[in-house]
Amino acid sequence: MVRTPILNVATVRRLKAFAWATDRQVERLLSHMRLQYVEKRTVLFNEGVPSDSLYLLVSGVAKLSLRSPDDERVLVSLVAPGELFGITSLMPGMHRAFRSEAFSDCWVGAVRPEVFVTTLLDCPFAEFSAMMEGTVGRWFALLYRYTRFQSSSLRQKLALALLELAQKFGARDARGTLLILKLTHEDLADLVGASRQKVTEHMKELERQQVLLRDRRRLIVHPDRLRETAGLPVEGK
Amino acid sequence: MVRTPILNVATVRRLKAFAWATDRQVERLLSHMRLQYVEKRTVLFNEGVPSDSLYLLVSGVAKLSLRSPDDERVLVSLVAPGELFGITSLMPGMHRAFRSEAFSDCWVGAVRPEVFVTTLLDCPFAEFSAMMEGTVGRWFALLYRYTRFQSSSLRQKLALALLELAQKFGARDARGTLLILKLTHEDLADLVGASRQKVTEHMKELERQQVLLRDRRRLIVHPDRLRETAGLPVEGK
DNA sequence: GCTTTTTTGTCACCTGGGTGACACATAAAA
DNA sequence: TTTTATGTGTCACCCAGGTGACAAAAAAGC
Repeated sequence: MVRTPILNVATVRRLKAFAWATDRQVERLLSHMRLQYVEKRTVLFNEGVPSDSLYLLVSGVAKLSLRSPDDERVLVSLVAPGELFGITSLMPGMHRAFRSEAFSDCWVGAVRPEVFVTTLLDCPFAEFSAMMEGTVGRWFALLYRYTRFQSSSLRQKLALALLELAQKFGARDARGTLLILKLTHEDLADLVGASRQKVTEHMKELERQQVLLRDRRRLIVHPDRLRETAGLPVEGK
Repeated sequence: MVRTPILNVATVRRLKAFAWATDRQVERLLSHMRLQYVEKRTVLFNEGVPSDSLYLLVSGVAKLSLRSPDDERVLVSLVAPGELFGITSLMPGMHRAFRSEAFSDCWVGAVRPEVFVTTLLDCPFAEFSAMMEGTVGRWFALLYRYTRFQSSSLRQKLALALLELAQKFGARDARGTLLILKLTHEDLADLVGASRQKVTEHMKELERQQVLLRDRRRLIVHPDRLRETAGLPVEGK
């Protein structure tokens, strides 16, 4: 049978979690934490669902993963005891970026992000949350792109990179989305970690397939078609 | 000649920066911001140096990059006007993860992170900073690993992944660092985005080279030698 | 113990993408 | 305009790593 672990300040200290918080703060936080047992292979949350809880891994090993276009599983990270996970819940309205499941039998503590923030930091959740989004939100998006890169072909990586560029540097245009920067194939190659020559080949091919076109040295891309070649779900905006 | 741009609340709003902040807050922040012109190709900060400023890109395009073991440049991201960058300065004592340079001529605003936090969020910098580290610090480390993956061979990726695991799940042992989890080659393969077979081959090879050894189904790794095979600087602890 | 399932080790073969080389096009400099 | 530098397009060739297949070894069930 499974013994429920004791979760008190001493345990938290041993786990080296919340190292910066005072005993009093930790105590308050613990009083709001629901402890749950998660059996190996059980999914705690899936990618894409709204995120309303923040988790502390108390014991066992958790796993964060991602399903790639060709249905492979990318193992993004293994979570060790004492780590916080599910931090998308700290950003307003953000959905889970990864799936989380128990890699071994686990004990997990869950708190509402509002409680977490207001207990450990004395400032309103909404403000903190907006601040997080404004500062680290973009870095999170980067991580997301890189994890997707993992299981993609060069063509897909290019599409992914161009999509990101379109979001950042795109201007609406009669023919699609115009990228307002002069990029050489070499720049693109550095961005996706490939050779210049292959980038040239794939760019030509993408032009042929009408996914993008070139006006002088400016690119005009078609986001929906890029999505498709990148293997992302094409959202019917 | 270069015209100095006017940086006021209206400009900031147009850039869609600090969208969540009030006019009053933005005004105070701007009064502490030093505006500087950065010519194309100029390095604003290098990877590894202490980070004491937070930047707002006002105009132009900035570039974040990384030098890989074999001296290639990995282009991590292009920064668009309105974006904040140099956010390692928000975590205590953290050094720059990437190099930043002007991709085109830029105007950049710099603030001290303490001013940024205390102005936009009314809470002490030290607390906010500790909170950031405790929550997103690990995700930042992940991003760092993935950017390194970009230009690495499978062997290097494996070494990098095992190093991370050693940090999280390692226990000192007479023969090295013992990983306290049972990992199959397939798990490792998912972690580095490779096939199971090749992982088996490389693991055998790493055993032969005494970088790691196996006791039953537990791994014992030698961090320094892993560092070496990963192409990271071996720190003389 | 024995049986079944899961991992590991090792093939032979295929392919996506790296490399070097070089002609052509386009921009910038003079 | 001519010159020089910087990008682009396209080869032929090579290699790291993917794929499928199968036997041996370990674990897990029974």
